[in-house]
Amino acid sequence: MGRSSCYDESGLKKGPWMPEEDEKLIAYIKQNGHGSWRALPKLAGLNRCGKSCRLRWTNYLKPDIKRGKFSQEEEKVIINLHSALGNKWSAIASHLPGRTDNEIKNLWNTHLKKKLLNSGIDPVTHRPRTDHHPDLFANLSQLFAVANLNSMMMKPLDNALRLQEEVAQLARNQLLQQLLQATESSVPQNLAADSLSANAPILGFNHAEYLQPNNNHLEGLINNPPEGFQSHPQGYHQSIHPQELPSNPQVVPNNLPCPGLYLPSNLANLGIQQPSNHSQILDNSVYFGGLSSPLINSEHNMGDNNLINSYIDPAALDTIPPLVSASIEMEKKNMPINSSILIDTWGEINLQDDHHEASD
DNA sequence: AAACCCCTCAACCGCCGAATC
DNA sequence: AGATTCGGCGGTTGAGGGGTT
Repeated sequence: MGRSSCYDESGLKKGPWMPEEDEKLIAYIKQNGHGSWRALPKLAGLNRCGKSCRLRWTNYLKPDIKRGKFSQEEEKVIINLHSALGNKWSAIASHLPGRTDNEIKNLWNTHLKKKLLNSGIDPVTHRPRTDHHPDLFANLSQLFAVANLNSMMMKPLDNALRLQEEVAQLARNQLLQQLLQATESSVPQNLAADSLSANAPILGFNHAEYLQPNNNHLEGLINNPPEGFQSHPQGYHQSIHPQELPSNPQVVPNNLPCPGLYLPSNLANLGIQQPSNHSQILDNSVYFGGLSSPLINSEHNMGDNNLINSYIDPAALDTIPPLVSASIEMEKKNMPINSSILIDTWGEINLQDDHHEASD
């Protein structure tokens, strides 16, 4: 037996609020606070149920509510937070001062969802809509978005940081596993093994251990790169000796598109190709190698400006080609789908993103 | 000018978990 | 410990406005 809705109570007014009702509610709350919402309507002289009053106040009348169009930055934040939190509108709203969960929910359902869909991105998973390619980088949009929480959630509080740390840890684990899976699946096993073992002394670590998923060495490598990988403000970039360059000019070792994420050159030899314009591919706010650093080190607190950084510019979504098409084209040509395809497409997103911002 | 369609967004609804009795 | 109350959340609805035919 369910309790009857407050809206069912006979005689209580429903529907749009009249200005006089608003005035009564504002006046009462200003003077007394809302107290018990259930008791409020009677005390305030309103013929409404308490729930209706609460909703009207929190979604419309509260003085600190920011009304009007959402900015590009706010849309970015919403997309990023949604990728990590899902339909937790109140949680998302808590990161957008002056915005209500209802407003954000409406924006999502009316605008952002469509934008993502039109761009070939699944608004639920935030992954490119490549149903049949469990590809390495198909998951990266989600992971990058999660990583972006590092910068976005610095101001909000301890519980947010704890959540962030958990999500970041999960993202790291997934990325590492996917790197390994991609490595193993993209080349013949013996070639992979040969390549890895041949390069092992140069890189200074044991690839047998490297190939174990969830191996702590992987995280250690990300946070403390081996010899040959130089520290860089935005991550790690390998210094490559000429003799290490591959003969195949299309295969460029390392220099992964992600600032902060590096791969040993032998992974590049295994078929991970460098995308064009790799240094611009991803936003600088994306830190994989240093994923935990901004969390721990307050120096990395970049303030609200970092809210602007995200993996997708909503405006660019209006113009970018569907992500899925690249994979389909490659399939038509009987070419293997590898990670660089999606990265290249991401490059387009971000290039257009840059173009968009430049033209603003 | 009218009919139709689409979009937006305020408000409703039902459920859930926490607090209180 | 169980029942009840309350506040909050996410999903859904529908009135109204604007655009198109």
